[in-house]
Amino acid sequence: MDEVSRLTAVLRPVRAGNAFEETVERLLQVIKLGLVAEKLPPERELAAQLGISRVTLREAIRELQDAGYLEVRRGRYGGAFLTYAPPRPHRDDLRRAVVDMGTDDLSDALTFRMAVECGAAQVLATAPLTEERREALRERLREVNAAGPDDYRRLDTAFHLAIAELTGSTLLAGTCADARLRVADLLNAIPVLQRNIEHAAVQHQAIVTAILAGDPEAARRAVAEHLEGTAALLRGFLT
Amino acid sequence: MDEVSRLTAVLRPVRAGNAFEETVERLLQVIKLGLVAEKLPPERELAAQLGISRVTLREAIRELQDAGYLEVRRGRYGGAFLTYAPPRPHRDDLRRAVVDMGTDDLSDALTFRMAVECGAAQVLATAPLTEERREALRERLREVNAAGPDDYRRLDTAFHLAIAELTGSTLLAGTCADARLRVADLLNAIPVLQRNIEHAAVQHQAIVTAILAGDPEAARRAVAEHLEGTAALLRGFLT
DNA sequence: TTCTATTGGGCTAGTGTCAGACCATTGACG
DNA sequence: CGTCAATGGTCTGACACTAGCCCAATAGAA
Repeated sequence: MDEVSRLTAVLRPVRAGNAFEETVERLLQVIKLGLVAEKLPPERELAAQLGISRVTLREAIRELQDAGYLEVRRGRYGGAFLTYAPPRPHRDDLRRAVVDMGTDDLSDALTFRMAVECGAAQVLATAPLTEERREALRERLREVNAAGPDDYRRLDTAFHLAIAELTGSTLLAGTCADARLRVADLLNAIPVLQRNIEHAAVQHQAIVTAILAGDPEAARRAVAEHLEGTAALLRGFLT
Repeated sequence: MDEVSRLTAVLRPVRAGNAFEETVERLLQVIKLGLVAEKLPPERELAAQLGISRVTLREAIRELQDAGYLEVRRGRYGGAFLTYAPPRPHRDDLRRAVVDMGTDDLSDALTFRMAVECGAAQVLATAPLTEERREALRERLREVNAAGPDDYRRLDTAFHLAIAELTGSTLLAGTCADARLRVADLLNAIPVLQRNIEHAAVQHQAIVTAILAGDPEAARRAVAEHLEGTAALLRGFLT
């Protein structure tokens, strides 16, 4: 590997796009993942969290409003309300989503997610956990297991992100969220079958058990197996 | 975990700072890690790679020039030449570096690095590798082992980044580079002792062996042990 | 010596983004 | 029924950033 090759990873763009585009992307993913239930936080608050000005945020919200994801109401108790219900996946949606993303990007995103989520689980299993955190993890697991078909995706995401967040590393949590967001469209296009939910439940249990037992090897393996399921399914569309 | 808590990871700032600051930071880290040997790429090329305008890049270079890291020469065969030699770490440099960074940030960065580098190694061990890539990995290992005290840090970094890059995931490579950059100052402040180099060499060998053998468990464990060494040392300063 | 390709140096017009202030609307509550 | 606090809507002046262009310097080649 020559010097040039070593530099490609570190001399990459310092910013992905302009603030407006990035904001639209982020909000869209938050909405599609169902991480926000009813309405977005007030503009002033949200702009502060995203580190952008209200003007830019408003442009992004306007875009999403035009696209039919949001309905904005004025006055007290107003706000940007969600008018988006995740569509029932149709037969060809998945193939289309995969094609839209592109072979290289998909492969990249799946590899990224595998590495980051396995790493998070391993770290969490290594760290000493307070009873409070152990209980939080169990609680997330219970919620996924109790989820109906409509809530499943949302709570599954919450479960996986919780693993990263419980490590206490903001960087790691953000990276896991990012990895998950990159495959959000694809996951949404996969039909949620009862059989899959049951299979996932077993794997989720294995992950939690390994983490609570403080066994990083088992935690890593359990997450890898779990993610490999959907990864293999998606890779199947890469002809 | 309530809705607010779930959102903190995903509703984080869309950009870290302004383009100028981020560029200075990036270039500084590239320089300190010794990833660029003699001079930076031409301004036009570098600006394109970093996704910024030449004006902004030039401001950043100017800053580094004033700080004594670069010497800029005009004309053909000119450019921004490095005038920086990593200082011999002094007794209190490490303590100061740790204090400068702050307890929470250090802990965050170490956790982050542990997760992504272990994840990368695991993924690489799982993937089928061409002979070319296997050889590239061996070559990086040979280079570290052959390094003198002055080159050691640089080639050690190159070795670790190579693991991520060989996975073929741009996202993962970038994230590992980022993780490494965050602890660069600290690593530079640790004296390079012959004993440590020998110990690291054994661990590096174990990592490569596990990856080439296609054993993700062993790869993960080897990287974890390796990183835990410096992590424990640094955490020791967190009184 | 003269020429020339490559590189940094500098300028300008236009667009993106920001902070902060003020206005308009709304629904709950007294 | 009026008040008021919370929220979206709008404006302005300032600064950051960009693309593109041309100039200036330099070292090697002819």
